[in-house]
Amino acid sequence: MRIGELAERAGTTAKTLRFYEEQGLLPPAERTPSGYRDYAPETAARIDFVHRGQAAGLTLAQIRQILDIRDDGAAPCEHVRDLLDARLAEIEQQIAQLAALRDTITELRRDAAQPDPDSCSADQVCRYL
Amino acid sequence: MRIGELAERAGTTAKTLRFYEEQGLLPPAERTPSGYRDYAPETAARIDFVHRGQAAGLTLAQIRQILDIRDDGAAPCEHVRDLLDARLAEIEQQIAQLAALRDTITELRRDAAQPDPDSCSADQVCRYL
DNA sequence: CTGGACCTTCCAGTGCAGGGGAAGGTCAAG
DNA sequence: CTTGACCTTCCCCTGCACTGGAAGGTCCAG
Repeated sequence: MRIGELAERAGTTAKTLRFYEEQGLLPPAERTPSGYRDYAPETAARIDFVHRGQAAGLTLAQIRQILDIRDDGAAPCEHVRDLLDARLAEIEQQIAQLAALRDTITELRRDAAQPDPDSCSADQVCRYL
Repeated sequence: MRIGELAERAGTTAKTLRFYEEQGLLPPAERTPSGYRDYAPETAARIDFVHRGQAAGLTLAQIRQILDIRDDGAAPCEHVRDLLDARLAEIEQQIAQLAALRDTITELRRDAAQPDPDSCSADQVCRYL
């Protein structure tokens, strides 16, 4: 199977698949005599896994770690759990930061509800910020 | 005042101030005969404004818009309100997306709580993802 | 007059996940 | 035989806000 067909099957682009190979997410593809990449159908499952990892908020580098463990013949379950735990902690923190920012902006916005241009001195640029 | 002193007063670096000038956040600085940038003390207030804008989650490009309005002699209050509203909407959306991702990962993580390496087939890489 | 602290410009890189497009090779249909 | 679709490698670009470093100029104290 050539790269375009695999890309379509996996719901991505040829460009992205070459990028994945370069990043070590896909093993160097077999080549036809003329140099075209030639993929086994199972490769689609690997790309699906990459997509599932992305949907779980993992970076390509993290997904690659999992694939490397699998390619070594081991089960990556434990590492997957650690990554999910770490990602979860990050997300909680991001949510907390965004919530704090939301509160800050909400307050600023409330103060700015009744604009009074004259009370904004030029040297502080805008008194609502 | 030279760039290093201003940077220290404003709690940033000389490098960053040159970058701000390049990005149009600071007007081109006066120069001493030898070519050093020479700042009026009021410049610190402008940098403080940039910091307040960043604390409100605005991008430098957005902060620049506000400064440009102010530099045109107008009061940027209205534009500030619009920017805050837009930022607020973005943040709400980001929080919602992160919350959804958190739920997804929490579920994945729960399934992965009792790892069973043998049930992970190599072709799906990891059955928990 | 020398050393060190400061300044100048310019180029390049960071992280993330690709996308754009050039220049050229290959393959099957008409 | 040519056209068009597909493939190859290559390098640069995106957004965001800086940061690092090289090569050289300036200024002040000792």
